[in-house]
Amino acid sequence: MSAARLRFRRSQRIRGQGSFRQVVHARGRYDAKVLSFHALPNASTAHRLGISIGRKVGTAARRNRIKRLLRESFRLTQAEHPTGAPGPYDFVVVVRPHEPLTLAEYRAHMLAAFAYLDASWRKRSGERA
RNA sequence: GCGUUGCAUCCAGACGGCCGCUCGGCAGGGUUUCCCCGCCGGGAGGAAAGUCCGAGCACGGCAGGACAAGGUGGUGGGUAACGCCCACCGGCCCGCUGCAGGGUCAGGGAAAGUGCCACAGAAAACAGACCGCCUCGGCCCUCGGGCCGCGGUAAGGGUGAAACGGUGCGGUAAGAGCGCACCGCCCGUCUGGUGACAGACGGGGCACGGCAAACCCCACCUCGUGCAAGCGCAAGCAGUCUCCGCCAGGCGGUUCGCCACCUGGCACCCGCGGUCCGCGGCGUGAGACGGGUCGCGCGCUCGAGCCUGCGGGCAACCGCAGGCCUAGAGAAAUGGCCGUCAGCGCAGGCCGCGAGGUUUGGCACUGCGCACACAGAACUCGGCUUACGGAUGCACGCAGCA
RNA sequence: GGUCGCGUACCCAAUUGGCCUAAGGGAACGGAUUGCAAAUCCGUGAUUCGUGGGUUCAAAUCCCACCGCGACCU
Repeated sequence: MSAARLRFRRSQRIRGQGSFRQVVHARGRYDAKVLSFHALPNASTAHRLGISIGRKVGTAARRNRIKRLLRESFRLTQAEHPTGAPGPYDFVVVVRPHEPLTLAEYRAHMLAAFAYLDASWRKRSGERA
C-alpha cells in the first residue's frame, strides 16, 4: 500500500458550464477510442477532473457506472499524475458510447492521456518562455 | 419430474478486510462567509423508468352562473381523488349431455336531429320488385304451351358485411304472421333486488338495419401553470421615484410671496495624503422601489407513512390499540479492489432403490463455467403501463410409476 | 426535472374511413436522342404506411399502449 491515502474531494471536481467550456475549447486533446481527454492548466493547487457523458452513452445506470469508474481511476492514480511546470490541470473526459470497460483499462487510458497532455503543455509553455 | 401460462407472496446474493463518496451528530484544529482531521450513526427501487391519469403543495386568476374546449361512460361500493381497485349485472367466445366453470368487453343514447354505408346487387333504409310464381282477359297454337295486357304476390334465384323476424304445420290461384305451435322481439302489470337487471303473467302479428373509438344528445368531472412552482438573503449593473445647501446668470410661469428647469462657482461629499493646507472631480450624496441573470439558503422530507395485533366487510378497503422514524444529492452521493461461503449449470466418478430400463435419488468427491436480470431517487404521494432475474405455494398441460 | 411535436420507398413528401394495387418530385436503373456527355422525352418499385392491439363490413386514416427521433423551458 502506498504511503499517502488517496482521496477525491468535491473541490477536485470541475463544476459549472463555463469551466467545462474553457477546458474543452482549450487546445490540447488526447483521444482514446471511447474517451476524449482535454486539459488546461488551472489556478488552484490540485488537479481537477470533470466528466462529460451524454445521453447516447446509455441509460442513467450505465452512465453512473462509467462515471464512478473514471473517478475511481483518477483517485487511485493520483500519485502518478504529472507535477510541477505549467501547474495543476483541469482535466475533462468526454465519454463516447461504448460498452463499459474495466477499472484497469480506464486507468491505463487515463495515465497515457495525462502523460501526453502534460508533455504537450510543457512544450507549449517552453516555446512561449 | 419437466414445461411454462395465469395468480399470490417474498428476495434483489451474504459475510469479512482495505480504500473512497455523501448527509447528520459529537469533539478538536486552522489562514474562521470557509477549510482540515477523528469517532459514531444513516445512505436507491419494485419498477426509482415511461410521464399516461389522479391528488397534495406553491404562485397567478377568480362574486355567481352560462358558453366554448377537453375528458369519463353498465350498476353498486372503495378512496383525498382517479380514466384506478373490488363485487355484481349484461353481451360475446371457449367448454360441457346438461349444470357448473373459464376467458373477454371504452358496456349510456340510433322510435332528438344531421351524416355515412364503397364494390356487387332489381333494391341499402318513409321501402321497393330484376329474374321469377299465380288468377283473370285477349291473341296464337304443332294442344305440351307461347306472347301481350290489367292485377295479386315475395316462397325460390342471385349480390352483399348487412335484404324488413326464424323453424315447422296449416292455408292459398300463387303466396304472405294470413292462422297456429315453439323460439325471438315490442308494450304493460306484478314480484324480487339499493341498483344494473332477473322472473312470472297478460297483451300485440312484428313495428325500431348498422356505425356515436362520425358530428351529436344526455349525465358527471375539469380555472391556468408547474418545485426549473415559489419564498428569502447578499453583491455588482440598468431603470424609476423621493429627499438633500448657498450665490450668480438665463428662460418660463406667477396670487408678486415665490416656484420649476438649465448653466456656472462655492460648500457638502469623493480621490490624492499620516494630518492640515492645497489640488482635482462634481448629480458627485442619502433613502426607497425594482427587472432579469448568477450565487447561497429555504421549499426538502413525518407522510392520504411503515410494521404488528384485534375487530368489521364476500372483497377492494375501513376502524381501534401498540410500536417505529426509514436517502436527501446538486456536472449531481450509496462506489472500487481482494478473499470466503452458500447457490446454479455442464461433464466425470462413487454409492443407493429396482428384475431391467428411458428416467431417478444422494455426495463436506473432482474439473470447468456463471455468480447474474431490468435498472439509479431529483418536491411528495395513489394508480396505470412498460422492462426484468430468482425462490415458494396454488391452478393448468405433458410424461413416467403405482 | 418538466412541456410539446413528428414517424408513409434511398431522400423530400401528398392522401374527405371505401375506384389505395398509396399522388407527386428528386435520386437510381433501362431505353430514346448525341460523335460522347449534359439537358430533354419514354419506361421501371421489393413500402407489414414505426410496432402491437382494438372499433368498423372495411383503417395509412379513428382509439389505446409501446418504440424511435426531434424541439422548447434551463
